[in-house]
Amino acid sequence: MTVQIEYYDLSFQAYRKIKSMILEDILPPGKKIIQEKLAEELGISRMPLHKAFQMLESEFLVEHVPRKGIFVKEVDLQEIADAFECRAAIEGLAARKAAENITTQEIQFLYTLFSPFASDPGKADLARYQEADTAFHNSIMQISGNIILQKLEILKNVIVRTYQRGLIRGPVETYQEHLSIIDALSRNDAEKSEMMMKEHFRKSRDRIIERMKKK
Amino acid sequence: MTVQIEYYDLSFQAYRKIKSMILEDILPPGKKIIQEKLAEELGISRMPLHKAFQMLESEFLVEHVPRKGIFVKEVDLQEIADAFECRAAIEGLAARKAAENITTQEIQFLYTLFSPFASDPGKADLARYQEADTAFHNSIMQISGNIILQKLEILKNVIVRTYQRGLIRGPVETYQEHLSIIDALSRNDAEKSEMMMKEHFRKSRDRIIERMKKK
DNA sequence: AATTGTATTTTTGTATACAATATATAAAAA
DNA sequence: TTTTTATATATTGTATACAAAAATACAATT
Repeated sequence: MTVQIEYYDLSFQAYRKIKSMILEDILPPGKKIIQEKLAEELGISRMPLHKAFQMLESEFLVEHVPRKGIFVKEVDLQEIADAFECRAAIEGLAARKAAENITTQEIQFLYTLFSPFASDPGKADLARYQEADTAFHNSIMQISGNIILQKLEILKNVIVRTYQRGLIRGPVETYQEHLSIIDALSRNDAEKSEMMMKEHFRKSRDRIIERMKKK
Repeated sequence: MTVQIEYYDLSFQAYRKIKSMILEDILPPGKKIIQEKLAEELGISRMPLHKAFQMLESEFLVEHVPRKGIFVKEVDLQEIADAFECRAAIEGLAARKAAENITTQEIQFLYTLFSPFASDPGKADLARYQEADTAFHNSIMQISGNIILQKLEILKNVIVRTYQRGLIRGPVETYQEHLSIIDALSRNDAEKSEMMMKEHFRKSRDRIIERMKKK
């Protein structure tokens, strides 16, 4: 067995750093990113940044306007609603495939993710719950066994951004849904797993749509 | 009304050029791309290439191995099968949404795409048929109205690559399927549109799986 | 003949440099 | 004052330059 030494170039390191800066709102939506300044802050030159920004653009986190600059993407409710619709389709598929392959260890792991919130979902630390949520969905993508699903990074960020803005349903509503999905997975019920996962996203999407109508 | 002058930086132009070179097999799978050489061929420096390669990587067309180089992605049948599975989900959604929004002009346009092949699909020019196929699927993504679907570039290339390698079902089989989907769309039958689109991809996927078993 | 070690050449990854364009500021005209 | 024009400054996009790593060629050793 060989131990793989992972090497990351500066572009990739910059990508991860900037991504977290965006998701933590250190770089707020709409803000123009001045490359020179950011490069200096990160202690690198502007060259590796170019590639990093391209990665972020393909994940819809920044927007490149030629000759104007790079801007942190605004949170557009319509776009988020559409992203949820896509995720419903994609993760519905993931859940279906996962139901066919899942092992007892994996089921156990999924339960573990949410066990800290079992006693009183209403009192859950939102940041931790969001982490669990992200891990839950990523895991199901992994378990699905579909290579492409595992690599589809694009849509994930949207969720995180909605979370931060309190745009979305909290633990009180979703805790039980998560458990029900795990339950369906553990019974290898592909149909039901898919259906529940889709419903899970559909509900969140409806919530966004409501918000849009109010304003 | 202002006329928008579109500006494309060299990265983007290089991206398009290299993409077509890969899809036309001028850069064959597995080949290492020597940046210096390619830059010279394109008459630009290596800098804009970096960003271009990043775009191509996020579309699964090239692979970047740190400190080794950029390689044209090998055609991996499992990956292609998985991509088809994803497309079934995504375009199924697109078809459903499209069925709700489609206009008579759009329906007309879709029919026009395939009319050149009506008399005898068996005699169709494969390259032209593939173009029509691509346009068909892209159009449905557009018509769906979902912003994210419209921008999801990632999975499309996989199809083109399978076409070239004769990996996939030809006009004789698919011509009628396309017409049936348009028919369902024109009747605004969302359920049926989705179902038929999914079936369309499922059949192609099954064909790939068969190939895999043979070898 | 196969393997190891070393020198040479390529090639990559990043920094710096420079030209083109956009933005901001100040001066002139309405 | 407001608007327009001219000038200065800042920022982007690309080319060139250079250092570090990898590939290659080839000699020395087993």
